[in-house]
Amino acid sequence: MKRFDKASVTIKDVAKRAGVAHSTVSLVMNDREHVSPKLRERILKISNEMGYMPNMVARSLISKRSSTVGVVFPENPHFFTITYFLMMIEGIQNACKKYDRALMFFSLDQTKGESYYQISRKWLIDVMVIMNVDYTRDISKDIEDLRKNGIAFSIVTKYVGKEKVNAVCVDNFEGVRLALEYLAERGHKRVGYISGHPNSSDGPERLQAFKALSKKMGFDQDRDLIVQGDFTFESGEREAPKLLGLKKRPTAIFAASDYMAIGAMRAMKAQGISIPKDIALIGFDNTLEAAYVEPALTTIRQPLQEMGEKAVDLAVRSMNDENFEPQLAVLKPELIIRQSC
Amino acid sequence: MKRFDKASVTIKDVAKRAGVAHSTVSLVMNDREHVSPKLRERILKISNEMGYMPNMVARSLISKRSSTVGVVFPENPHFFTITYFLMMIEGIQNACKKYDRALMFFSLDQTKGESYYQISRKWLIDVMVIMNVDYTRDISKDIEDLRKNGIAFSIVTKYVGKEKVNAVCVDNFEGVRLALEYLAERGHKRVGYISGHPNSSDGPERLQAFKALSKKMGFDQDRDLIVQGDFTFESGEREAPKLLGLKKRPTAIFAASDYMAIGAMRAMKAQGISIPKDIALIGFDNTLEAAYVEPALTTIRQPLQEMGEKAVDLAVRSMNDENFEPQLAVLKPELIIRQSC
DNA sequence: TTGAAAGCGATACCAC
DNA sequence: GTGGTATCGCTTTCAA
Repeated sequence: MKRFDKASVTIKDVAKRAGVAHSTVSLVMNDREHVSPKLRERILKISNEMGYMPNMVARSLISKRSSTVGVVFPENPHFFTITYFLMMIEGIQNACKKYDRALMFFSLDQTKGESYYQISRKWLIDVMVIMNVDYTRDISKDIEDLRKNGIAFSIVTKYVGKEKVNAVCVDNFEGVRLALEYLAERGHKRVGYISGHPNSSDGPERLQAFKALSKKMGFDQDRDLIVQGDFTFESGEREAPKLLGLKKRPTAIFAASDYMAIGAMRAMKAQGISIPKDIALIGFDNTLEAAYVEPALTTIRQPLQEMGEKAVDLAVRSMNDENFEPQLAVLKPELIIRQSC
Repeated sequence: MKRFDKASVTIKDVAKRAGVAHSTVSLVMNDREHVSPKLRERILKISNEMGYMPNMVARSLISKRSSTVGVVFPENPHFFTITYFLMMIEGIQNACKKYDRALMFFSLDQTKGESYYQISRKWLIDVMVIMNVDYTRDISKDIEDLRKNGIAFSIVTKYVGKEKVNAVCVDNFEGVRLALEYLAERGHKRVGYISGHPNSSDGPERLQAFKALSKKMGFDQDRDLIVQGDFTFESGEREAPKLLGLKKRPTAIFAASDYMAIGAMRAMKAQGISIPKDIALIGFDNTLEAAYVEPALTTIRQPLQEMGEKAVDLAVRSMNDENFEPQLAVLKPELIIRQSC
């Protein structure tokens, strides 16, 4: 079935009607110089009358730039209902508006050998945002391919490889400090910690910060005060009971993500433990759910929207400026006090 | 800056290396007939060795199909954190995987005169999902443009114009019936109703169902038992007090969306009203938040994921089959019993 | 300042 | 079956 056959007004149609070469129309459409103001005016008027719209696909093909931002995320059927990512996407979308680019999403199945670079090639993506890298796989070659071929990209969050790349993350050390200082203020010295996914950048970083700071601040240092989660609700619900069951129970629990904190909350409620009266609870991220649970979750805010927007900003800048040095943008976290602590 | 200069393996490169015409390679890549098995084998092998990847953009240009699904939503900076839409998008994304299409998002600013058809033209979108139509504007011409030019599309939810188009919605009448029957079972006869946005399809439909059914079932019919919200949290928080302040207070509140129900919940808590002991509360949609609030919200589930997936299914079918009659898919709602009622 | 012609990477048609 | 050639709509030299 043929499509667009009648309605498609092309640059040539406009040129014919204006009695000029289509290359001239192209110059006008792209706001370039070397066209007399009078002619420019006339062409603009005609193109409006005819309802001309540039064909982005043709433009992409010739220019090798797609006027899109490609967001690549690891294969996960529930990606779009993980609010953590969505808040970032909100920022990415805002940046897209700013730069007048469309937004494309690609799920990457690394088990099938798909690579970031392949996607950029296949779709001529020139600005890419890479989300939630799985660090059990070595993506350094993939990263190198992107770089070598001049594809601008940013990673959220922090890239743990040694290459210098655009990346955006939150200051985890500062975030943990905010949480622990607040806990200390409230009189807690025995804090249980539910750690994040070990194959991420944030998980180990926050854990390390917790270890260092809780020691420095004179908190109890028992080994079993630290349990291993993976950022998910389920892991919080699973691991919290280990802390609750300790002979000497912690007076507060700090989860490295809100999802885990909410999972822990569920487990605590199941045992009839009252929050924050019996045990205080604090999370990390400030995802949407934190405000909805009861008691509302006290947490460390990651500026997720800003992070998404910044990721696009960095990529666009490195696209426009050959000499732009890839950089890591570290954004400030913030303590959000609600009811759980 | 030139891009892809070295790495780009094209169909011609493969052809040259195989010593055949590039049109032959194209046939092989598209799994078409008229190529001997032996040659096909050889070409496939070479193309793999060379790491050939089809250029989707070039393919789109010539074929006038983009291999994408374009989701168009009304301008809204917070679109991506409204879980109602995201659950649909989850379904759309799953359908994209199924049909091996990439996912594109476009925000439509009708105040700037942007149209659905323009977007499809500009990006050669051949499968479009239109979300959350604003029915204060007449989009019938736009719809007609899409249809005339053979762009396959679906609307979520229900299209209120008279044209026959693909659309997906939930059976609102049945949903309201489920809610009211459940309320009746629990002994309620005096139910306050917070209505949805009047310029949507769901808002008026649910309201009408509520009026008809509550009458039929012998519920109290006072005028002031119905207040006007707009589906948002804020409107629920704003309108609920009007019901709570009635001389003869309702024993249950039915909100036409979960967001409004949760807003109402907030208002009720502020007045020290206990749910469901003092007043029962039931929502509509079953968005993510419904499970997180306390008490967890009893609600009518819309199969949002299925609706998103179905929308793509319908559009793809009407693209592939000229004779496919545009249809309205009405999906079944479901009562989800939690704690609020 | 303007126009003619080449070409981006693919598909499709028509000879052979 | 296979290869040559036109074409999709646009940008970009390069002459005039």
